[in-house]
Amino acid sequence: MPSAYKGTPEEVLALSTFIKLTRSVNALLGQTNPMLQREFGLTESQLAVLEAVYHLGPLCQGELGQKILRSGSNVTTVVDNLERNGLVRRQRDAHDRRMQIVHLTNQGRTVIAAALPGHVGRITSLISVLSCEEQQELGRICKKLGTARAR
Amino acid sequence: MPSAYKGTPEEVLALSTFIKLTRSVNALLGQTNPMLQREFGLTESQLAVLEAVYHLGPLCQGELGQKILRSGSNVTTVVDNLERNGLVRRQRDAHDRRMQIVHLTNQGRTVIAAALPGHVGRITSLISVLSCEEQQELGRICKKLGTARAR
DNA sequence: CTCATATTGTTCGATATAGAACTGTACAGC
DNA sequence: GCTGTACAGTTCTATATCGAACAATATGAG
Repeated sequence: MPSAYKGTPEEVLALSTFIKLTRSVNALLGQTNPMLQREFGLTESQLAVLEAVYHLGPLCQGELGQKILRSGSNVTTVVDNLERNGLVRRQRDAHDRRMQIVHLTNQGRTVIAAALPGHVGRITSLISVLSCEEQQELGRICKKLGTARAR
Repeated sequence: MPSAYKGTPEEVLALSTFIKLTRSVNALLGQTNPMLQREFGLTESQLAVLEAVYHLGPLCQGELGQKILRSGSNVTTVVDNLERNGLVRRQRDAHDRRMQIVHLTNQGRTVIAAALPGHVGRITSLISVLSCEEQQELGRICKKLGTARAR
């Protein structure tokens, strides 16, 4: 995150924008993640896995990686920890034994159902320093930005 | 990162905005970080430390943590790795022996001077899918968002 | 059917990251 | 000069994260 870089006006604006963008995300996650950890003992990634399976039903690990935008090896680690904590279980697909289907346990369902409303409420509360119009504009710009590719 | 959550319209908008925001940052970092790693063997945090010392001069680790927004224990780790790789050296402050002043080595100065222009150029190139006005609006909104506090 | 290839997940090694407990140093008050 | 408190870093433990190498399984070509 460069800050005192001397470059063209174009670079100065882009860097300034980039820094504000990444800092705002860090600030938001810094408010939501420790809360998740304290109240439910969940990390952001663990929540993401539980939430995906909660809303979409049992998924194999590859699909989970797609949904939460993480590498396969990372999904293995996160699911390992969730399984150790009794929140999910793995089941080999009978038709394709390469696949590990990740299911919620009853305890996992209870935990995610308890954690989600507060988490969503907290995000909503934080984001609502912005007007609806600002949120929509932010969303539009971020979506455009998400398509950027290095030259 | 919830996605299929059923909540109030306010929550739906806030979550949608939040997801677009975090994904855009992930997308940008996913373009810049692997490049840094391949070309210069630097992680994002290592670059941040080198850049801070490059532009601000020798800093103690506490100040570094403030600049790059990381915990003290994390700064210790990152500086450990940079020191092992010969890019920085630690020097105890003579007047307050609690402090570790982090200096660039010649090699570190060479590396950061070589890495920065391309890195900045890459960020600029990515961000420039947005017009100047969009960048300014994004910066303004993110700055506002960065001040949000949980109720 | 057999073999080459592709796919899925795991393992390994490295780095990042945070909080808690700890060590060493400084400093203020007595 | 002691002593208690504050502060700077380190260590420890746990989790996340990636890429590369690997194992197991599936599948298509012949």
